[in-house]
Amino acid sequence: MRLNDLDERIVHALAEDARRTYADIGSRVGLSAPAVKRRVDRLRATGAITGFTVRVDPAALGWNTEGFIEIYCGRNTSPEVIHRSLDRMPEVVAASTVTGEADAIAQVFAADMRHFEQVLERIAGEPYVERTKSVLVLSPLLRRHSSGAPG
Amino acid sequence: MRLNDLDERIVHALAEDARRTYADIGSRVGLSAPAVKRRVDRLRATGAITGFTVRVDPAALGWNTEGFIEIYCGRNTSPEVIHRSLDRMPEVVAASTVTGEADAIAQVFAADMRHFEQVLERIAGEPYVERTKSVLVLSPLLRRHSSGAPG
DNA sequence: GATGAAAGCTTTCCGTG
DNA sequence: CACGGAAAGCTTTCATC
Repeated sequence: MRLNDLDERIVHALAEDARRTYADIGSRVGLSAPAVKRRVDRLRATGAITGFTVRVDPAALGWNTEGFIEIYCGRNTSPEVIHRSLDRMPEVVAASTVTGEADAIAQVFAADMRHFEQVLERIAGEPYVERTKSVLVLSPLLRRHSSGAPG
Repeated sequence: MRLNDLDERIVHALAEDARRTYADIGSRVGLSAPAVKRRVDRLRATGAITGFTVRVDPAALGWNTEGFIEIYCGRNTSPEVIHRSLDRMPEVVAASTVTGEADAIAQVFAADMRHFEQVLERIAGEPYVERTKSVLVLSPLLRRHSSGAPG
């Protein structure tokens, strides 16, 4: 599905603050509150909007260690197998299969280094994993909540 | 700041759906609507909650190509310089300085491969960048909206 | 897509443990 | 100090144009 300009501006307004009222969004994009609601409902129904969430400071929740774990898999490992395995680990907040040497990359948040190591060992211990390579985050430089249309 | 159990449950409820009403959250955590609002206000004031945002299907916004760009910098490149440079590129949705061979990793969303290449060239053209190495996402396996306390 | 009315939510104030 | 109840003011929602 492709969004039009009005939808994009609504999504942008929600990306900045998902708890804005429909009336507030409407005044920004030039629509009445019910018109905004109908579009948001439609964007949810079509899957363009997948939900609304809170942005938290990871440190405030006790997640002080972040890193990426590159996963090298055995032959014939399907994305589904990787998905099922990582989905069980709450510390893994994002994962993708990728091009290049590694087969997948997982983004991990842990309480501390000891906890990060446990996650690493748990991933390395999965039967389909041949080896891993991990990279720790030193300092987060920016974390945008993607909110616009591509150039 | 450290959150208590009630705060964590409120954050968890908001992570699942940031547009839930205070009364709804209250009924889940056993508090009245005003009590939930007071806690959310405090979590925002202390910086534990940094905002509310919408979750979007990138493809619906026209971002069909995702990748990670590892950045290798010249000597004495400060994180601030990297931050200022990447912050100007809307395609860069997240970036961190990291341990390992590369100095920083940027997560990039682009409309298509051609667009991704343009972003890559723009990053590679920055004066502090010595070389880059990029990895394309084949399929996103999971993307969680971090929502709990560390084990 | 706009409008208007009914239902529901948010926000504030105040009393209580 | 934090919570719950109640009231005023908005927001959401639905029917209608």
